[in-house]
This record gives sequence, structure tokens and C-alpha cells, in this order.
Amino acid sequence: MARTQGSHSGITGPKIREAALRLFAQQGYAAVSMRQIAKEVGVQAGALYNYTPDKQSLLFNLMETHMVELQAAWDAVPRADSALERLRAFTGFHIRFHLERPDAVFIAYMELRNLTEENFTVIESLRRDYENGVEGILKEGVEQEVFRIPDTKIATLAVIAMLNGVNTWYRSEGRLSLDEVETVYWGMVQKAVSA
Amino acid sequence: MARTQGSHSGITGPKIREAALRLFAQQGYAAVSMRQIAKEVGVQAGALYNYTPDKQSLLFNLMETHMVELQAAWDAVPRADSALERLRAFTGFHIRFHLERPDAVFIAYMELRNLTEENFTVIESLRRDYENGVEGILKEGVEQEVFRIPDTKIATLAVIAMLNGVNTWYRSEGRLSLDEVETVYWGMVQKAVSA
DNA sequence: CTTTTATCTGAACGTATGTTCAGTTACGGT
DNA sequence: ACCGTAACTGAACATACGTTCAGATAAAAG
Repeated sequence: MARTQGSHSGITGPKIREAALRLFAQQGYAAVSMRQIAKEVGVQAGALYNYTPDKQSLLFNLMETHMVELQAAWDAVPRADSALERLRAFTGFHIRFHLERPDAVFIAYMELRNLTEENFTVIESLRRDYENGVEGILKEGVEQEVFRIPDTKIATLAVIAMLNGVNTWYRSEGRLSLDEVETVYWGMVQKAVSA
Repeated sequence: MARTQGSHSGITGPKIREAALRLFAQQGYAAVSMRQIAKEVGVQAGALYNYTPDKQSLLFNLMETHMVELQAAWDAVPRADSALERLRAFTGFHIRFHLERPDAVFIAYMELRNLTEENFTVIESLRRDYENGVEGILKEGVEQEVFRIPDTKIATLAVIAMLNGVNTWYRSEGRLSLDEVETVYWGMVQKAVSA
């Protein structure tokens, strides 16, 4: 047999990416085999190669898509009037965006070492772009003397690291609502950079 | 040939742990083979099994040692008088301890998913102990109204996440000295939890 | 010097890996 | 109704994996 009933090209591609995303996040890129992904999709391993040239491209594709979507989503957030308001908007955005995609976030941070050198360069560049956006807000706030931080680069990384931490513990059935989490974190971020 | 010249048991064991630590951190547990570790030590793969029952134990041993040492080192830091001073001491301690062992830190945070269920439980418990120590400081500060934070558990995780971020960017040849880094982070931590 | 023992080699075990490809099937277009 | 082709199978490829073990060797013990 070949080409099982009801199989359409438009459905297998996404299914592969979804399965790879979940499995890579759960077990790690190196620990997941192409056969494992194929099984999850309901297909033989060879069929995957109609959708990706190799395993590495599959990983890179997932990470690049995530980073591009992240940047696009942030660009789509209306630009607030003050640096303080922009930082608040960023805090909320970052938390929510990351909590909606725990697997992609996990992969984007943990599987960098499994990327080819060229692929790594691309992803790193996308990450730097995103970080620079945040640093821009901080710099502006420092100039206007609404923020006081000795080093905007470090502060940027510190804020992002702090916010990323949410993904390690937040559970939607948990004690706090998303709004509460956002409020708590905004309180800390705001104070941490305040003048 | 067997038992090459000058080989002593006291030297191969540590060499294996060092090689495994470095390789696991660089490439990930699943991506590193026993033969690769053996090559780094200058020995055949089979010889590793005189020092570890299997690959999993090697990983677990590294992680457990790291967590135990972390706790012991923090316990050895003299207890400061006020909650504020204790938090400052913790900030400095945590940054320095982690920067001295980037590989072990990386593994302890990234390879949890490659642990057996029982092994995972042990490591998680050790981590919780460490976190609880920090939360104790925050709780005390809140009671004495020197800190104001809506949720000490979240604040604990946020502070630790922020501090852990140092390891992703700090280079000893870089722009800032260790003391400067410590000062900058302490400034942010202090403000973030301040009343 | 002789014996014991810790340490390591080298080969082998069964299994799994990423990837390729000739062949097969079911769908889309005519 | 027929064909062309996109989509998939199933087997095969070379290579690598974790682990075991009989045998070899150098150091330690007597």
C-alpha cells in the first residue's frame, strides 16, 4: 500500500511540524528520531522527506518560524506613548506570547547548540533584533530619566530572563490567572528599572 | 595491550566526569556518545563502565553533585543580620557560584528531561530546597515590611531566573568585571522587591 | 621474584539512527 | 473513463549507539 485513504498534502506538512515541535520540546532534538516523528503523524519515516530536506532543516524551520512570529506579533502591538507604557505593554505581550507557545519557546532557547553554524547565525540575529527593541525602550526611558539603570544591555537581558521564567512554572489550572501573573511581573519589572 | 602506562584509578574517574560535564553541556546528553567521552579521556568506551554503571548514572551523578555543592556553598555563607543584607549576599553568591560552573549549571537546567523519573524526583527536590531558602528571605523581608511583593513564590523564581540569565552572556574578558555585574544585578533585585 | 588484582583493550552483541529510492496507490484534472 | 502525478510505503544502506566480557597488562602486595 501507499498513499493511505484521505491523505492530503495540506494536512501532513503541518502535522509533521506539530509533532516535531512537541517531541523536540519534550525529549530534545537529538533524542527524537525521524521514525518517532513519523509514527506520531501516522506515516512512514521516508514520507517526512517530502516535507523537509533533513532533520536539521526541520529544527531550523521551527525555530525561525517562532522567532519571526515573535517579532511580527510584537511589531503589531500598538506603540504606546511613553517609555513606561511601552515597557508595560512589552511585559504583558512577552508573557502572553510565550505562555501560548511553551514548546516553541523551549526549543528556541534549548536547541541552539544543535543548529548548524549558519542556521545558528540566523536565529541569533533574529533574537538580537528582538532584544534590541526592548533595549530601545529602556534607553529612551533612561534619557527621559524615568528609568535608572547603569547598563541598558544587561537590564534588557535581565528583564527578558525574568519574564522567560514564567514558562517554567505557570500552569493554566494553577493558583494565579494570566492577568495576575502579568500584574505581579509588571510590578517587579517596573520597580527594577525605575529611577 | 591493556592498562596503559601511568594510568591510575584516581585520575581516570575525575577525568571522565570532567569530560562528560563539558560534552553534555556543549552538545547535550543525548547527542554525546560514550565513545566520545572515552576518546576525550584517552580510553576505550568499555573502560568507562569501571566508573559508572551506565550513561544515565553519569548524568545523574553530575547533576546531583552540582545541586549538593550549590546548597552546601550557600549554607556556608555567613548569615547576615537583616533580610535585605541576606538577599544581597544571596545575589552575589548565586551569580558567582553559577559563573564559576557554567557547564554544570547548564546541564542542571537543561537535561532534566533526560533523567529517569526517580532521578528527576531527587534533583527536583534539591532544587526546591534551594528555592525555599531564597523564599525564606523574601518572606522575612515582607513580614518586616522592607520588601513588598504580592507573591513570594513567584518573586523567588523571578529573581533566580533573572540571576541565571548572567550565564548566557557573561564573558570574563568582557566589558564588565564580576563586581560590576554583581552591583548591577543587586540594584535591580533590590528595587524589584523593595517596599 | 612471584602472585594477585585493579585497570583497560578490542571485539562483539543487538538495536537504532538519518537518509535514499524503486515501486505502489489514490486523488485531481481532463 | 482515463491518465498523470503527488503522496506514501517498505526495504535497504552504511553507520552509530549503549553495553558486555574474555583476555591482556602493569602496578601493588607478599
